[in-house]
Amino acid sequence: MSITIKRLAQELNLSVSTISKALTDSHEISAETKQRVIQKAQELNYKPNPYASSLRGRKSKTIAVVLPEIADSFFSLAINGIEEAASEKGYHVLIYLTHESFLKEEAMLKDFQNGRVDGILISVSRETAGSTHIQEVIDRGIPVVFFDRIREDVSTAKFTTNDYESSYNATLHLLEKGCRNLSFLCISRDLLISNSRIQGYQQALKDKNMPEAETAVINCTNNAEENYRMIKALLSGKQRPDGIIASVEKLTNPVYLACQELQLRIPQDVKVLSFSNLETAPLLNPALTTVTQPAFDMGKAAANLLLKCLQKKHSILGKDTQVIPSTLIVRQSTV
Amino acid sequence: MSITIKRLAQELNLSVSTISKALTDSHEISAETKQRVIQKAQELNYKPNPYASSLRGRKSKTIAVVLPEIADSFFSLAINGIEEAASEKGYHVLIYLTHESFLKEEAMLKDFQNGRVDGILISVSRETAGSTHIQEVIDRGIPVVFFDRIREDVSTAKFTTNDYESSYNATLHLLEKGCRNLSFLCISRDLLISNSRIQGYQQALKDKNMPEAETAVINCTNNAEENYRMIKALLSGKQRPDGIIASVEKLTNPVYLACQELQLRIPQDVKVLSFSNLETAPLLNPALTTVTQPAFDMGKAAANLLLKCLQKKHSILGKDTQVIPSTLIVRQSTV
DNA sequence: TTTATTTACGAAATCGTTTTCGCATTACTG
DNA sequence: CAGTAATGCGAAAACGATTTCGTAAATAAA
Repeated sequence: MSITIKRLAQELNLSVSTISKALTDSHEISAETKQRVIQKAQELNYKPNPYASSLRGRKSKTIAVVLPEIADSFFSLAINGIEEAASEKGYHVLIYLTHESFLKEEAMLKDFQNGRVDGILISVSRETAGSTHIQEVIDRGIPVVFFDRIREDVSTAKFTTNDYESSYNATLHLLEKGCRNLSFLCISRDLLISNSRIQGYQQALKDKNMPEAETAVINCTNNAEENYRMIKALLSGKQRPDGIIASVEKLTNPVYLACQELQLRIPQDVKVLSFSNLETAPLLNPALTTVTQPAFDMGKAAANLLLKCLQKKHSILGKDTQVIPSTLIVRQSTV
Repeated sequence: MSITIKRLAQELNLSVSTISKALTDSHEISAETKQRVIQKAQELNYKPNPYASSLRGRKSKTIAVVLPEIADSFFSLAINGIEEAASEKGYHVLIYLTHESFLKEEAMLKDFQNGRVDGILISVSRETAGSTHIQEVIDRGIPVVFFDRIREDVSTAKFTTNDYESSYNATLHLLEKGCRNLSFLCISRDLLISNSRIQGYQQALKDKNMPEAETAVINCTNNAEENYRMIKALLSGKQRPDGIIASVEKLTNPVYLACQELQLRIPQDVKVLSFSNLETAPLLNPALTTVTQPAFDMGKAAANLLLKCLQKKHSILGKDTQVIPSTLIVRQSTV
C-alpha cells in the first residue's frame, strides 16, 4: 500500500486538510507545521496520487501525441522536442501511433474526450480527409495543436514548415541542374503538406515553362513493396524521369534500391532529392540532397504553445499557423 | 462539462450504481435496463472518466517506457512494438527520455512510485551503474521489464539479444576478412550490453590468437563532437586500425565521416561494422555491414510480457532473461 | 475592556467510478 | 402454502486529494 495523506495526518496528529495545505505551501499553515509535515512526508516517502489529484482538479498534466508512425526521423526528432518541452514543465507524454489509419486516429480522439489528457498534439494520418473527430475534442474543451501534417479546416494553432516554398526551390534546383523530366512521389492527396509540396513543384515547373510529364506526380501508398514496384516501373518505363523528388523520407529507400537494381546511376541518370531528416543522408551512395525539416524545433514549439495554453486559465489558442522553414541541403545525388 | 454517470442516472431515473453496473454488463441488471442505459450513454456520448476509475480501481491501464533516447532506429522500432502491444490490449503508453542521464532516470522512477503507471519498460542509461532506483519501484509493487539495456542485479524479467555471441561473430567475420588490428567503439563500461559486446569481441580475438592492439577498446562519450574527434584521432594515429566495430548505431556516422575526411577507403583501408538498425544501411557508401537487432520484436515481446503480468491478479514476473537473436548482415563495408 | 481582525487549523463536501450491502419483488422448491 | 432462492435495483462507502467554510485562539484596534 502506498502512503496517503490520511496516513501522514495520523502520524502527525493533524487533519487531512492541514497536510494537504502544508504540502502546497498554503499561507494558512504555520511555518513550523509545514516543516513537520514536509519532513514526515519525506521520511515516509510520500508521493501524492496523481489520479486523485487529477480527479479533483480535473487536469492530468498529461498530453497526447498522435502520430502516423515513429520509424521516420522526422517524427522521432519531433517527439524528442515534445518530450523535452513537456518534461521541463512537469508534463507527461502519451504516445499514440495511427499507422496512417484514419479509423485508428478517430478512435483515439474519441477516447480523448474522456479527459485522459489535457491537450493534444497531432500530425494527421495520410487517410485523414475530414476533421470532425478533431473538432469534437476541441469542442469538449481539449486544446489541440497541429504540427507538420496540419488540417486547415480546424481553427486552432498549427506549426508547419514552408512546404510550398521548399518544394518550389527543390524543383528549381533540379531544373537548374539540367533535369527536364521530373517525377514527384507523394503519399496522399488529402494532406495539406503533401498538396503544398505538389503545388510548389508544379508552380516551379510552370514558372520555368516546363511541361509536366505524364509521370509527373506519383501517388504512393502505405505499402512498401507496392511503392517499390511502382517506383521500379517508373524508372524502367519509356518516359523514365531524369529527376525524382521524394516528398517523404521513407520513399528514399525504394528509389535508391530501384536505381541500384536497374543499374541507374545517381545523379548521372537520375537525380534524387528527398524531404528527409535522415542523419545518414551525407553518407548515402551517393550523398542525398535533402529538404531538411526543423523536426525537433517544430515539436518543441508546438508543445510549448500547447503547454502555455494549458497553464493559463481560460486561454484559447490562436488559429494562426506558425511556419518554421526547412533547409535545402545540396549533396551529390543532384549535382 | 463532461457527461457523468450521475447525469445518466438522472436522465433515466435510475441510480448511479445501476448505471455503472449496466455499463460493465453486470448480471445484476436486466437486459432491458442495460439496453436503455447503453443507448442513452451513446446518445449523450458518455465517456467514463479514466481518473475516477483509476482512483477507485487502483490501476491506470498505463505503462511507462523509459529510454535513453529516441533518435536511434533501435529505440524507435522498439517503441513501435511496444505501442502495438499496448494498444491491442487497451493500454496507454507514456514515453520518458533520459538522454543518457542517470539523474533523470532516477527522478523518473521516483515519480512512478505514486501509481501513475501500472508497469514499466526500461532500457537504462549509459550512466546507470546501480539499481536501487529500479528495485524501489518494484518493491512498491510496480512490475518492471527490462529490454536491451538490462541490469542483471535486478531480479525481474528481461529481454535482450545475444550481444556476446553477435559481437563474437562480428569480430570473427572481420578477422576472416583479413583484419589484423581491430578497434571496438563502446559507449559505457557500466552497461551489460556494452560489456557483453566487448567480451565477445575480446574472446574472438583470443580464440584466434590475435593480440589486442593498444587501440582495442575505445570508450566513447555522450558528446557527438568529442566522439568524432576521438575517432578521427584513432584513424589518423600510427596504430591505425584496419577494422572498426561500432557497438551502437550513432557511432556509425562519425566513423564514416572521419574516413571521408581522412580519405580512407572503406573497406580497403578500414573495414567498418556496426550494431545498427538503420534502414539505410544498404544504401550507405559503401553499404554497411550490420549486426541488426530484433528491435520491434524485443519491444513487443517485453510489452506483452509486462501486460500479461498486469492483467493477472497476483502474478509475479519471472526473473529469467529472454534472448532474441540478432542477425549479422554482411555488406560491402567489410568485404 | 470590548470589538475586530488575523492566524492556524479541522470538518466535510467534492471530483466520478466501482463495489459491497441491503431490500424488495418475483420465482421456485418441497 | 410456507419457505427458500433468485432477480433487479438503490444507498452508501470507498479511492486520495483539494477546497470551501467554519471556528477557536491569539492578536490588534477601539
